[in-house]
Amino acid sequence: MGRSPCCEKVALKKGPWTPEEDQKLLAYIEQHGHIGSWRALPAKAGLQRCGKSCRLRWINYLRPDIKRGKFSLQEEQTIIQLHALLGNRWSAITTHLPKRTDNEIKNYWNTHLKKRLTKMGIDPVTHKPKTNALGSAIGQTRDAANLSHMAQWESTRIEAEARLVRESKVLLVTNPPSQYHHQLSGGQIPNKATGFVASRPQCLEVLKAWQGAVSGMFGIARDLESPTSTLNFPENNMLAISNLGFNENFVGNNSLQASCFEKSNQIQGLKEKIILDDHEMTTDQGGAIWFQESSFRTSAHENNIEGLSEDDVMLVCESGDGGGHHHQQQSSSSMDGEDQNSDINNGAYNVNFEDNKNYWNSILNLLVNASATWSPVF
DNA sequence: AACAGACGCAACCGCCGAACA
DNA sequence: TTGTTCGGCGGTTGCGTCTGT
Repeated sequence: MGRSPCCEKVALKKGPWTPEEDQKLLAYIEQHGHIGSWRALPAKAGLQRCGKSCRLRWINYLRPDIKRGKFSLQEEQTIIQLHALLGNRWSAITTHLPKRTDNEIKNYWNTHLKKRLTKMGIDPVTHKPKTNALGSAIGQTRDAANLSHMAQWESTRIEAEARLVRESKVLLVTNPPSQYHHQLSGGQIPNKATGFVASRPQCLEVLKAWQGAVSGMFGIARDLESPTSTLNFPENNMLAISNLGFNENFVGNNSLQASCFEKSNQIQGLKEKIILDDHEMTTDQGGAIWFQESSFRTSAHENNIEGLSEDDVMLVCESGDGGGHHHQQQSSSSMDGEDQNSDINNGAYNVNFEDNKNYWNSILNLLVNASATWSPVF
């Protein structure tokens, strides 16, 4: 059974493409497109190449909408920020740099950015400073874990978004824009310039809102961990987000959406309450603001947020210059790491990144800015 | 000028999940 | 349900170019 047998594995050409081959491939795709089967394309186009090779050549080189040449500073920053969030998920990163190919971004990362970060004393894999981590292992572990899960959320969202955009493109092909416009739902954003409609279902908006509110101040619930996650949460005080009834399946269910927004707003309010609660906050010599875990526990209790018991709460990184808030990071004027030990004993988690605050803020701001652009909540 | 090593990038390889029969 | 193919992805390689000695 199964599909009909694959290619005859006849002597297919390998190695660099010649201008003639490029011309053949271009001519064929311009005339017929490539949607259908890359597998069958080479024979039809008169090429002695496998379909995979043709696909790569088209995607990485011949596609007309590719921007080539040096990466701008903005592009570099975007790549670094997204890599911190997504890791080596080049295809996901590429969705934010649509005129660049994943191969190009990957190459640029490996040949330029990785080395640059290393020179700056930042581990290009973890995006953490390469200082001794023993002193603040717990705080950093928590922070890394939180960021990792934020990344997983974001990654999932980007993938879903890319998929929906692809689907939208297909719809756009089959439906002229004037007709398609009538199919818009609340989450879809028409592009005036292109007429293209980016699909952004409300479930993603809510997810974004939820994620922004929750991940900014809590750890991500164990329930929401990706099965592929390699990070573990040994603590028992994780916030059980699933208790709040959030479920991706609520698309189209207005009451559930409203409920979710309500919870999101509740948590946002709680966040502000904590940050404004002066007597619970302290500043260190470097000016970084700290607040005590007990403060949040109390506030969560007082605000009676469903599903948030005192024991459910874990404080994690809350960052971003835009909001004028700093989480409980310890400031240090040196990069040697020796003085950056944790201060867990007094109840505050020390995240050992103050010297790279701007770096991390830029990463988190990327998410915040994205939310501001897309979300009705932020 | 010649050489070696570093660098940059196009292309290939191998794996995985989805689609298909 | 199962076996096979295909498309897509990330990792890696190979080779041409650049740079320093």
